[in-house]
Amino acid sequence: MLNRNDYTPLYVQLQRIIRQDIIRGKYKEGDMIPSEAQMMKLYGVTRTTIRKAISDLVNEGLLRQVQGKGNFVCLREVKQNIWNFSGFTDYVTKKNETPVSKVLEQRIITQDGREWMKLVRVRGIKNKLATLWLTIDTSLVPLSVFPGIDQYDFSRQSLYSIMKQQYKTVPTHALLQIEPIMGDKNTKELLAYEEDIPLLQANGTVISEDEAEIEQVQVIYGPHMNFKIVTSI
Amino acid sequence: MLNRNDYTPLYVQLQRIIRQDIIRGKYKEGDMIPSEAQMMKLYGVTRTTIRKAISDLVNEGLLRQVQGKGNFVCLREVKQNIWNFSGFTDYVTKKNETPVSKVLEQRIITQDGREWMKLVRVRGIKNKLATLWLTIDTSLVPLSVFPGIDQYDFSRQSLYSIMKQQYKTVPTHALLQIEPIMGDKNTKELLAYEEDIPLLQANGTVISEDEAEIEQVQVIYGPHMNFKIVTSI
DNA sequence: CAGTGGTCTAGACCACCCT
DNA sequence: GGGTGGTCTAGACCACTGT
Repeated sequence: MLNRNDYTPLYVQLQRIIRQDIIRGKYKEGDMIPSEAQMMKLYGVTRTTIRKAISDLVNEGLLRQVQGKGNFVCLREVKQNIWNFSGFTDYVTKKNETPVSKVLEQRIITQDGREWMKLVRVRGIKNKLATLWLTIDTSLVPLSVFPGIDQYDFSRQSLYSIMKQQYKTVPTHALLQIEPIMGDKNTKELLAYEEDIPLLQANGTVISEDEAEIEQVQVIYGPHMNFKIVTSI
Repeated sequence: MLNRNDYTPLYVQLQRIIRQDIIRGKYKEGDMIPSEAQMMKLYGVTRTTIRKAISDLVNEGLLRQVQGKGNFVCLREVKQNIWNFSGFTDYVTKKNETPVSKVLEQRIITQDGREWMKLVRVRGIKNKLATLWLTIDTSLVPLSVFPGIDQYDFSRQSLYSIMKQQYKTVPTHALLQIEPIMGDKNTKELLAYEEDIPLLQANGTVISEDEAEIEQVQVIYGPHMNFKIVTSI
């Protein structure tokens, strides 16, 4: 129970209770914890206080909130923010190679009540003798922001160059999440490798100067990619 | 200004305004942004809404809150969070957790004709009931730059705090390479997981202000780590 | 002292999910 | 429809910081 004479803020006391219940196994991975309304009655505090406690636990990665359903235990994810990340963009140009793209899929889909162009490409570099496929790139581009963008041929022109030239929109930020994955059979064929080795995958959102979401992107980096990061602390 | 007819939540609109002001340089590193009371008048919303907007920006690492003084732009703090360099210890402490380190190996080796302290640690966070192991860190520290550093007990003090306090040397840059790996049996035991899932590994060099190489490091990130990246293109 | 952020109350209406 | 979280209002009192 909460102690109102304690100097410790109520929401901190509440956090400790919830955290301990999770660690002790009262609520297990994927379980729903009591609803905010229930906790209001149970602990005799307002919803604001409950939500402050929960909000911090979400940031810790211990809980996940789902609208209309509830708050759930989520025993993974410790988050880190990273700046100054330079990835594939510079990679090819720095190597003085010719970038190539093969379009695997390009069509309009509806998702979350919005229309998007879905674009799946294999991207790589080419020299006289061979083509080295490096990444599989899946993009969702909102048609509301880029009407008619599905008419372009993205095996010949890059997505960002079209956005810049035809729509005067420039990507300025990206929110990405990196995780290691095992490629499936299809991935192995596209990126031309055989071994059972793990790959890197980045998922995220690309944002323009005026904070519009201009692309949802998933990139699978093949075994020939090196991820170099230069960073200032 | 805020648009009350927009379906976008007011606090999100507010975040965008503040973020843009920071990015565009209206508020610079270390500046105080307008006080919450001022913003209430300025935007005609309650303090709760203001604080929700600010709270998220704090979690993004863009602002820092100081009681009794104000809310300040904080681009430096974000950069400190890069891949644990500059400190796992700082990072974890900020999250109100207790960092723990277990030293697996600490000895002097000779490599490339130089003497190094080799330090292998498992690192994690601890609360009363459980310890969550997050990373396996292997560091090579040149004895020529840090003579006698092998005498310290790194299960009790962090490597960077010793470098800072005893040797007046601060890490400022890192050159890193990220790759996915499969953990071996030993890795699974140390990071306490069972499944055959791929992990992330970072290899690199940490460099001080005067461009001296102060550490060669390899970090294996366990399945509980989740990487979020915020980047400017 | 006045100004700042930190905590908390007691409501309200909405969007979403499931049945 | 009834339950859930998401957003927002209009206050209150406190702790901390400076002058």
